Amino acid sequence: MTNIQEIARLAGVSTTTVSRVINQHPYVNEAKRKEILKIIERLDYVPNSNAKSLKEGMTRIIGVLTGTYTTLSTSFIQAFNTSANKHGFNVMLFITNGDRQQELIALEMLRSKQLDALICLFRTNEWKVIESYTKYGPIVTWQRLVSDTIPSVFMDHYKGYTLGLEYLYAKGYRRIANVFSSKGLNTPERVRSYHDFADKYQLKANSFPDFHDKLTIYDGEEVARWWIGQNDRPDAIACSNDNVAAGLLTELRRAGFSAPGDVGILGFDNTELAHLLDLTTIHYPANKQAENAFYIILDMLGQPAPEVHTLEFELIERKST
Amino acid sequence: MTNIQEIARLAGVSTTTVSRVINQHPYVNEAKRKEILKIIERLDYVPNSNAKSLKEGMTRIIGVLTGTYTTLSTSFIQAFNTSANKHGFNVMLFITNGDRQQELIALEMLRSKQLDALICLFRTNEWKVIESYTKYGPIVTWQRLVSDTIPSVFMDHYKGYTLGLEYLYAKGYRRIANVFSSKGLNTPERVRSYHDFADKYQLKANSFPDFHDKLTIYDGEEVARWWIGQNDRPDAIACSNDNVAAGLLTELRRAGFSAPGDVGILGFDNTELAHLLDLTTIHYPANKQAENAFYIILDMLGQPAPEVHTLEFELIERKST
DNA sequence: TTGTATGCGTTATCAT
DNA sequence: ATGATAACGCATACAA
Repeated sequence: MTNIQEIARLAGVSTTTVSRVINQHPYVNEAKRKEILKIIERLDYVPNSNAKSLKEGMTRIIGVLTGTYTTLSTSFIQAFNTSANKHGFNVMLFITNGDRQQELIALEMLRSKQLDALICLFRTNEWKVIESYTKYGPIVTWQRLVSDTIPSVFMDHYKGYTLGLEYLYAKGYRRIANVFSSKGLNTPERVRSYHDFADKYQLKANSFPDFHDKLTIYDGEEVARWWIGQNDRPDAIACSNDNVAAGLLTELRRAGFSAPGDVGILGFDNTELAHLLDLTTIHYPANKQAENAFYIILDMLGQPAPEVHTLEFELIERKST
Repeated sequence: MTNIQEIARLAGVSTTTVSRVINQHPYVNEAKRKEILKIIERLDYVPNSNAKSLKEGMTRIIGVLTGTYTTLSTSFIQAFNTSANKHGFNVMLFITNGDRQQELIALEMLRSKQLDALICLFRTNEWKVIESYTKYGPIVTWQRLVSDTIPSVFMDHYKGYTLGLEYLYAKGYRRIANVFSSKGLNTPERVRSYHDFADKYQLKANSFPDFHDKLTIYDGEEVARWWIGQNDRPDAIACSNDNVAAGLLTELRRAGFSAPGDVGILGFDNTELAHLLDLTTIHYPANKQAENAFYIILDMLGQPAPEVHTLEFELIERKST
């Protein structure tokens, strides 16, 4: 095992000097620095991370807790990862698949100092349980949560959904059907958004049944078949996400219909799929949220952190409306 | 920061005794043990992993390197994770999305002792690069690779595919079309398998074009539309995986056809989807391979390891043939 | 059955 | 500009 002492011995200097070279401290003789670097190179020496972690009191590893690896979480995770790397942190991914035990493993790693912080995209254990771990290190979430100890980079979907509905209204759509996603934290906000919207414009509410728990491409196809089967069809469909909108659009096309010719389709999230299929959608800045999450963690770790971004939903007009 | 010394001080014993209690060593007075445990509980003490890692020379973390998170890799990773946990190891997941740099991060963590070993489901850098890291710790792969330094838990797809073809033949199918997956390492073996099979039974080769790069449900649907459009249809289709078979089956059904009534469909992998849709398929024991991968690593780490499983493809007959 | 002393590999303080 | 030395928190060889 080649360690810093061996390098020091070979270079005829003290470990301090070697450490200085490694960590780019000033005040080290240029000739010695060159020599030391050469020996490091020759022996293929790398500082032992564990020793460093022990000494520094941190591992520079941040855990990311998620349930599944979906399109949206992917872009969040990637952006988070990029930010973290830029600041010398690495990311440890935990895909729990809803397993409480798996989630606890990550939490325990925070407790035992193997992780400096945790970002929670999804949780299985009660918030109370997760909150009880905040004393061991920063925990930040992407979910809707108001907590003193767990900051959230959540965005209010009421605003985002309203943005979409107002756009549809402006385009002349009046008979709008809603496809909602799972009974999570955002759906109630979207439901409320639609109700307020319908009130505001005196639209006949409940002319169509609300869809719920629709989130996959297949769900979108199902909605398409429903639409086809109606006598009195909606003139626009606001979808829970781009997947649903994509399934809806392609299934309608298979049946010989078109959008926006026969019906307007609005996606949500602005994923690659929306781009691919030219779906009008609401841009949900997951990557910026991820950066914010990292900045918040950085700040909580007492490190200098950039200012967080202000986040805005944005309507991306394409060709499905 | 509550450490082992504080516990020792409070209990009026030495750190050695506390350490013994924590690590369940014998020879410690029962009364003291109880008392120490009580104090540990009260102070909410956890041993610092970094100190332990430094002392023991290992972190008990194994990295899993993958490109994307797909159905098949999921079952591998989960099985690997379970095995690892059972032996006191944790798993750090790296989803590279084909980014060389991301892969190097994992490799470097092995070098700097943050990882005890690496399991490589997918690689982006050249094997030569990856091989150069084997001197820092065990690296095991799931891909086809013959190497002195990187053991593989790969299974020969020639055998698996032949198993399926022979089964189709026995069931009376003579006009078999092949749907292959990406130009990876297994496809050539499958192609070879079909050629040998066709030779053996004097089947007219190339009566149908081989499909390539088909691996999603959508690809399967595309194959269905092709099949429907043919005058002279194959009587069976051997699919690259269960996804394709599923897309094929459901799209045929939408068009009013059935399997095995109109055509036999054979999947591959035996995933949940095959179960769900009653697809005849080839069981590919990814979970056993994962356990083997872990056992090999355990052995390479000089720890006592169970015997590896012998792996066999298995034909799962359901209702699509 | 228990304690003392040492080392794992670093970084940082304080002299020089 | 450089080096001795003391931590960081733990496990263990050895002594008692």
